[in-house]
Amino acid sequence: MALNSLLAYINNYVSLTEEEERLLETYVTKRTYLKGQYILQQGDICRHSSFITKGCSKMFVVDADGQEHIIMLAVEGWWNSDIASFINQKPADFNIQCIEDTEIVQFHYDTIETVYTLVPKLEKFFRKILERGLAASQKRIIRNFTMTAKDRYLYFKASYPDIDQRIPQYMVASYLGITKEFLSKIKSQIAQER
Amino acid sequence: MALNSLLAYINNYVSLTEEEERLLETYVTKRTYLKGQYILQQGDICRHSSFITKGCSKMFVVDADGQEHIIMLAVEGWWNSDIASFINQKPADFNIQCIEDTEIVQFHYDTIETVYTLVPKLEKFFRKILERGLAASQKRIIRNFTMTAKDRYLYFKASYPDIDQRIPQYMVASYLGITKEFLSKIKSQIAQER
DNA sequence: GCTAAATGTTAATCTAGTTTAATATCTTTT
DNA sequence: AAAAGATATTAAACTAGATTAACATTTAGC
Repeated sequence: MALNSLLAYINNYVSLTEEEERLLETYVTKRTYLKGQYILQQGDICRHSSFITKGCSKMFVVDADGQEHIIMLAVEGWWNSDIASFINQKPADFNIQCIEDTEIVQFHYDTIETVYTLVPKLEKFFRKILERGLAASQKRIIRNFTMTAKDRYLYFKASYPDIDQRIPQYMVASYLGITKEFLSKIKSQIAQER
Repeated sequence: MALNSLLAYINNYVSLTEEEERLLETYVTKRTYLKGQYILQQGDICRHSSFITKGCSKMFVVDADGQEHIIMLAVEGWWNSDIASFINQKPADFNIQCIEDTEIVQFHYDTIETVYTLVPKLEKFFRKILERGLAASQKRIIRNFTMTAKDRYLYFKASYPDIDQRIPQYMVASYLGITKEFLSKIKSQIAQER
């Protein structure tokens, strides 16, 4: 069940007592979305920090030309939120939309500091996953600078084989920062090399 | 003096008591580096999380072709560390080198968890700056996808006018993910537009 | 099972940014 | 103040990836 997978995830980083788990339960809410629904829309204020327990989402911006650019693809065990919007309670730059029917467990902005006070281990937990997130984000910037589109695609496939199967190619292309046509070309190149 | 600027910075995010400040002091060390010296070298394990109190540094990788790619330029009031190396105590992918004579105040990996325990506000502090760091890193990925090199340069100049003045153009180019020749072209284009 | 919509492919043309190489300028050392 | 090293500019040739457009295939709704 949804809450348990969140607890199991948190317990990989810190060890919550039974009591702390009970307390935490009272501060999170479960929500479900259908494929296509938005967890967050550009311009709205991001009120929640959401943990995906089932399904798949994309976080993206729409640029001046109406083109979609995906910064993040998330499946079970990933976090979803426009952090800048969440921490400043300012309108979001990013959209978060479900690619499959999706179930999330969420913390609300208004109570999250209370949760940190009641269960300081959760502040440690978020500190740790933010460290990992920032390290990963920096490495992604470097990959985008140093690797060709083809190598980035191969890296993506190897790193996230599960995500690669579940979402359409044109979203993978957007995540990689290239056009769907060019990804198609890359794929046929790779196929010929065999 | 160095320590005071760190304390002032931390107090922007959390409010330390006199006693907490005293305690913190016993866990940080000051170091100075000359221009050109390395705070961290690729392959070494990152043992410290460093706050710059004076000077300027670059964080970069050297790719297979021997080319340098800068992920981060840091001046007074910025943090420096290869986070992945620091949290996992594994060899660093990144180098951190001083561009000017530089003074830092640093936390050591071996005692930082102790500091968090003694002064939980510091865990909150790091959680907050990591949130900001991750938000900024994600926005940079999007800028790299959506903006032309010229617009990224103008954005950089506007956002970090102080850094722009202090470091050579070829490092700005590397930070922007373009060649120094192309940045030179962009600059002459901009000059002609006036 | 049919139709429409969504997704994917191919190929020609185009362009932002790279590469190479030569020259210029600025900074530091002696 | 000369020489050497570091930094910056310019321009020609080149390439990774974008754009456009036509067509193919797969998926979902009825």
